[in-house]
Amino acid sequence: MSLSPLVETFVLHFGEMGGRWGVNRTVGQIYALLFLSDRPMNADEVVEALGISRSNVSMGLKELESWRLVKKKHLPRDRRDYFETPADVWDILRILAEERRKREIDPTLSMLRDVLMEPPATAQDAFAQTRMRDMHEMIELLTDWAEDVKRLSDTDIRNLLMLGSKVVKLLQVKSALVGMGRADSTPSGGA
Amino acid sequence: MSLSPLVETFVLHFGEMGGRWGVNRTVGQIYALLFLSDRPMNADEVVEALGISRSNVSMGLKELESWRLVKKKHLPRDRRDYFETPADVWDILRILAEERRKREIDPTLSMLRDVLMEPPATAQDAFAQTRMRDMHEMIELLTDWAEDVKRLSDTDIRNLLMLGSKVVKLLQVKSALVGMGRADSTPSGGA
DNA sequence: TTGTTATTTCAGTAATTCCTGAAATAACGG
DNA sequence: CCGTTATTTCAGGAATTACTGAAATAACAA
Repeated sequence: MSLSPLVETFVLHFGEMGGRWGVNRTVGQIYALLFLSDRPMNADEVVEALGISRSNVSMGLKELESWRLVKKKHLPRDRRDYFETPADVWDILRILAEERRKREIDPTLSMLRDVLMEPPATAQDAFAQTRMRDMHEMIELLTDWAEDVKRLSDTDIRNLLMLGSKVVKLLQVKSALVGMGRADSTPSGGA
Repeated sequence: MSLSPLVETFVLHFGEMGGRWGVNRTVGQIYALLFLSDRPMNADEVVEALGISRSNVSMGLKELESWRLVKKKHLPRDRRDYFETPADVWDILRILAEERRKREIDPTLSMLRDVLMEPPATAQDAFAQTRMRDMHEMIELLTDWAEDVKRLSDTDIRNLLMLGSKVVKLLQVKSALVGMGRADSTPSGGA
């Protein structure tokens, strides 16, 4: 691995983190490398930078493409494939959220809906279903919210985050002024 | 594995999901089993329910305790350890967020701060640092926000989520009324 | 077509992770 | 103390996952 110490630190760290996020070390490293690069890189450059086999790089890039975390790019007089990551970190977050939703959340929600349809055979099963119902409700709230926030501009998201839980206070004031007991009764909705 | 079909479906699903979340299949299964149980279970009952070795259960429970996702409980005339999960799904979410922050986010932030201190040796390094700075800023915004929201009551969180991005509209109205250009200038703060 | 370069696939192996049974430790009651 | 029961540790083996080199495929130029 022939990288500046700065880049190497970051790349190695993301290699480790990859493991905890369901991708293997080299996939994490490839992603980190491309993220820090100021220009698209081709597969051989990745091989050279990380000291792993050409075939491994090919597989890693393919996986990252399936996550939409890297995109192919072509340079004018060059037949080789070049790769780059989205530049904006908020875009990256959006993409990651969408992909994880598709791969983990949606199948889980669907599985929960299925088992919640079943008539409980025992008291145990009935109890299990109440827990599953709670979980289903929570996940649905979270994903609907995420879907909603996703459409905001970067700056709107930043403002929203910076406000944090102060929003709640604000809502309470609003409810008081308008004279409603609750903050809002219609869940989710357009941007 | 001798479980009702209902529970079995859920347990197997969480076993699979475990892999994507940095814990192994059996740890996911043990957690799922305890989550659905209407009473604390001891290790032998888990062995019986999941058909895995006693030692494996011991290790799995230990890992789940380290995540604070299960707690030991003792029954009156019984020397054995019993285990249960927090009942409230929002608590579970809070705990999960805290633990993942401690294990993944904080070390990443610390590593980013370190490399951002280094004077860049090359133009490449300088560019890499701008990317790292973006990432650092985003992660910090997100974690401060999460820290802030964590302190809210379940119902406040639910209201906040149900509002979704409508909050932004509301803020714009508020800014207009009060005559400020921005929503708020002091990031984070108490509940 | 043929030759050249780029990329992917995949069988075999290396490396890692997971699981088990056996042994050690601990926590009691008598 | 001893005997019993509960739990943990851990070395070794089983299972899984990751990686490589070689061969196949693809994409092009001449």
